[in-house]
Amino acid sequence: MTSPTLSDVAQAAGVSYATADRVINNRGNVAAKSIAKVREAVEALGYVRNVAAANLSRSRVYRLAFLIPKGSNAFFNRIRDHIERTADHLSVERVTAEIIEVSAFAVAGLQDSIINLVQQDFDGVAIVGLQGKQLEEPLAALRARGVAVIGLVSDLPQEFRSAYIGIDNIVAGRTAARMVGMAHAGGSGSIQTFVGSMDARDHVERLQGFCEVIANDFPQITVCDPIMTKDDAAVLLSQTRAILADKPGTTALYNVGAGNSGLVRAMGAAPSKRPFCVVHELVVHSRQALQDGLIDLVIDQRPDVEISRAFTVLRALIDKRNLPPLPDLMPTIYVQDNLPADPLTDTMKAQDS
Amino acid sequence: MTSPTLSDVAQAAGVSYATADRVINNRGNVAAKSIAKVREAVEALGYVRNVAAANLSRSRVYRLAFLIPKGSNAFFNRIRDHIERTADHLSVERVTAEIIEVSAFAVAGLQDSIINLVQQDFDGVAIVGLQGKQLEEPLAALRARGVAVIGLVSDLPQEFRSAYIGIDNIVAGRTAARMVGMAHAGGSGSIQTFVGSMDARDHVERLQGFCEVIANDFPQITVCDPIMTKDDAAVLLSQTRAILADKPGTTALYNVGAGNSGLVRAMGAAPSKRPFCVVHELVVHSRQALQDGLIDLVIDQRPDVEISRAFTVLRALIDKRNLPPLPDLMPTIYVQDNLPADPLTDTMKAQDS
DNA sequence: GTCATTTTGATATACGTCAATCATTTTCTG
DNA sequence: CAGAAAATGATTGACGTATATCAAAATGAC
Repeated sequence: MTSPTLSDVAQAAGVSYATADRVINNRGNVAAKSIAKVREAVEALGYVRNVAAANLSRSRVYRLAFLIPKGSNAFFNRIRDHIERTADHLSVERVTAEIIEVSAFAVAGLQDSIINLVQQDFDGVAIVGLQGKQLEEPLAALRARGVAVIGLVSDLPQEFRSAYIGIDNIVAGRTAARMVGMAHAGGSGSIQTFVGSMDARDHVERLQGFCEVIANDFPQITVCDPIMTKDDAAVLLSQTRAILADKPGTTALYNVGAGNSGLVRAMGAAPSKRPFCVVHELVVHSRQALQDGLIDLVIDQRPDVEISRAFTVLRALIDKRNLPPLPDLMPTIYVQDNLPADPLTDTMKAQDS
Repeated sequence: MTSPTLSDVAQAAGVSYATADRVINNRGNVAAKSIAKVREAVEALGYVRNVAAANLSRSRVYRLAFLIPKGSNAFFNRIRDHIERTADHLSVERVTAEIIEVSAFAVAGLQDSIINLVQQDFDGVAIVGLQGKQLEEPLAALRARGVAVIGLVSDLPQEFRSAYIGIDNIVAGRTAARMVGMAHAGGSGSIQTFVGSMDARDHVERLQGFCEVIANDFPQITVCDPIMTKDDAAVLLSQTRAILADKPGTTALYNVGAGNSGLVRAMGAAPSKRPFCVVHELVVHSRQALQDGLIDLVIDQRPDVEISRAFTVLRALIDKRNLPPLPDLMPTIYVQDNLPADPLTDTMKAQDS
């Protein structure tokens, strides 16, 4: 009934507890033969380390850090909120999480932050990453100290992190395109796209996926060149107004990046039959706009799921355990009818998406 | 730095460890004054019970049971698979889950199964429920024995369970309607609906939500009376064929229930411009059909998420802990582009959805 | 004030693992 | 075969809680 202990394993293997322990925690100085015997006994008895006892013994605490871009971006506010809540709840299991703010989209700043990390001894770190050779060395140093490192939302150089938690942005763009295509019901149309910056990898990927699907499966629809917005709501406001006024043939709008409050404001004053609108990330503005019927779809990456997964994965990495079966993170489609009553999106005083 | 132990609390409260323990585990025979002192000390120090130590001490095991309908229904196969995998992974934390099959949609059978449950001492039970006065008494008996009871996918009588984990089916129906409406791009149309049984509460609710939205927001579209299918693929095959042949004005199909392999087969032989198709639950057939472009949308309730949440909630209930912040479960919309590469839906040898 | 009752204190063991120590045995080297 | 090196055994004290026991003190009833 009760599961075997390490003593049972030692006995079954015909070695002492000390030797079994040396094998299990690979402390070295064990003959190959003994290792084999212990491994077999583990198999035979189905021994699994009692994590509760282990954690108790070494009075383990999980010190985690999250590197998140500074600023009032609504999406990252949501992320920060989720981290705090999850950490709060996980305090019972001796998990602490520290949010470290880094300047947004600046490789140099991120590099500094990672270097600082090396001193403090965290057990695991989740980083909203950037691509950049300069990050490789500090990341390697971190991991050399036994710190678990994962990329969050936006990936790090692949070789230098243990996992990436986030969506595939090409898929996100394809999904948006599929929905826009459907909404044309076989008719022709013209889509205006908005992009924050062509330097942001996620933006480029979304646009790429979007164009692929439209070109392949909806050849009667054309995609106009993207308008650059710098994720600035003011730009989106004026540009959207201009399009509504000057390009009445526009059947759909797709904003790949942030700044949706501007787009929504323009929509509020749109003529009766406005274009079909798709944006990313469910935050206060986009949520409200969906409910009010000012936009039609929100493609969301479920930051709540991402955060809870980040905690799970980091802990598993730290314990050197196997990961649970985790289904891929896929972009979620929201319409006004399947909005979650998520307190986090409601209570937020954030400026923008 | 290190968190306070119960001994610290006792000391701070000016009582002995024994008394502090009596308060914490409400063992009785404690003066009101002492209780107050201990409570204050707990507050002041921010004491939280070390779950690892507690579980170790009482060599806690969580014995869980899942009552799932028998049969080869692809959706419940998926559920069963997820339960096994999750249990497997949670074995490290001394969680065991037993799947108990009950005859589908039979209140009497479910009643018997619940009565049997009372004898075996499970710590928690998740039940794919039915409504019925006959269930109330055995459920009450279960809970009287200190067993945590939750409803899964389909609810139990509200007073007799601690939580319900599943989607709101009215919302699911509304979501389907929103998508179908969009796909008409303002044009008129006629939708054929399919229902397994008007006795199944989830089916009725989905249909209700669907009709609401179409009537309110898409008045130019009509919804035909539902065809009864008993979730039988053969019925769906023949009926869909008939509609494709005899009612060319049909612009969309919506199947509220199961049996989609029939619908998909009929679609495979459909004329060039087939109606827009929406079905429920992502399983082998529906997934394949999406990829092949034979149907357009799948509304899914994410059984993987439901199951993992069931485990989380049951354990929290058993430990009498607070629940983590859990966002509502909302129906998920799949198109061919945002399909998860979920091994569970792929490897399944299930017959039907 | 006595006696019964309730409340408190002091203390011990078990839970399974980690980590360390020290003595002893086995294996390797030349 | 001696001596060094490697491997093993035996044992112990944390870690923080649960749970039990027994004695001692405080409280209540009359």
